[in-house]
Amino acid sequence: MRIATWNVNSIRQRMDSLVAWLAERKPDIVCLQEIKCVDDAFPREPIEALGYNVAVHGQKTFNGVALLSKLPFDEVAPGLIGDSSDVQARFLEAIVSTKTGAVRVVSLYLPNGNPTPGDKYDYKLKWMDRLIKFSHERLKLEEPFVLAGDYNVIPAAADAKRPEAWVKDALFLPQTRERFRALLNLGLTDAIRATSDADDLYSFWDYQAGSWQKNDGIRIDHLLLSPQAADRLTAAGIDRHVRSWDKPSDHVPVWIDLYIEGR
DNA sequence: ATGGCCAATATGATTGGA
Repeated sequence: MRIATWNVNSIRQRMDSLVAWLAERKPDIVCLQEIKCVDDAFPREPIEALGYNVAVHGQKTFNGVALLSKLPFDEVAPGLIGDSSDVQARFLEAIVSTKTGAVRVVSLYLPNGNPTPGDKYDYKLKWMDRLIKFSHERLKLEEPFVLAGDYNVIPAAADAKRPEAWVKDALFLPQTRERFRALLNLGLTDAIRATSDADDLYSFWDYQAGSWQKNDGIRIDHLLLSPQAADRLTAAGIDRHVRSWDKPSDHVPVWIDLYIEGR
């Protein structure tokens, strides 16, 4: 079973690329972020025509996440626990059934948090605390569980071409990285780091300053795996070539393969 | 060394991203 995550930076601007990439990579499940549209404006039909079920948690103009799955959804639940007043569409959880049991998947778009200090950074840290609580609860279920998305977290210096440029940024501040480590310490596995020690694995290049041409990237899109998912991990990769396509997103897809009987 | 972009929005200049 192949599961991927991609911050598309507007689904309506990225449909041609998404369709081309789905045909090439053939993922079973896709976690999308920054769809930037309400549910009714999401272009379901062309995606459903490719054999995917579609679940959307949209929002006007900003944020918005979605899940695509070749297997039908047993359950779909929008929103992260811990703050019923939070109206930002950044979290969508679903369960699909395989012949050998359920797989739980989350598409998440963690807040950017800049500028720091300030309200936005406070919101990011609280959101991460909520995510830690949620993950702790879900890990008790001892099932294959994939927490995928745009984390807006550079986990370590090796995950940036120029780490010195990020030391005061919300993506790399110690409090941000501490919380990411707290997630890992619950027992989650960073799939890309579990399969490679390379120091040039990036998933985002800014549109500005010729970042792509200079390979001035950062790794901020992650798939974190429960032990029951990590045990089944056979491969992981980053489709960096997609960044050179026409009208690219500033993020590229990241994917994993899990050995699941019959998938 | 510095700045350089892109998307959405009652489309003109702002907000947000990272």
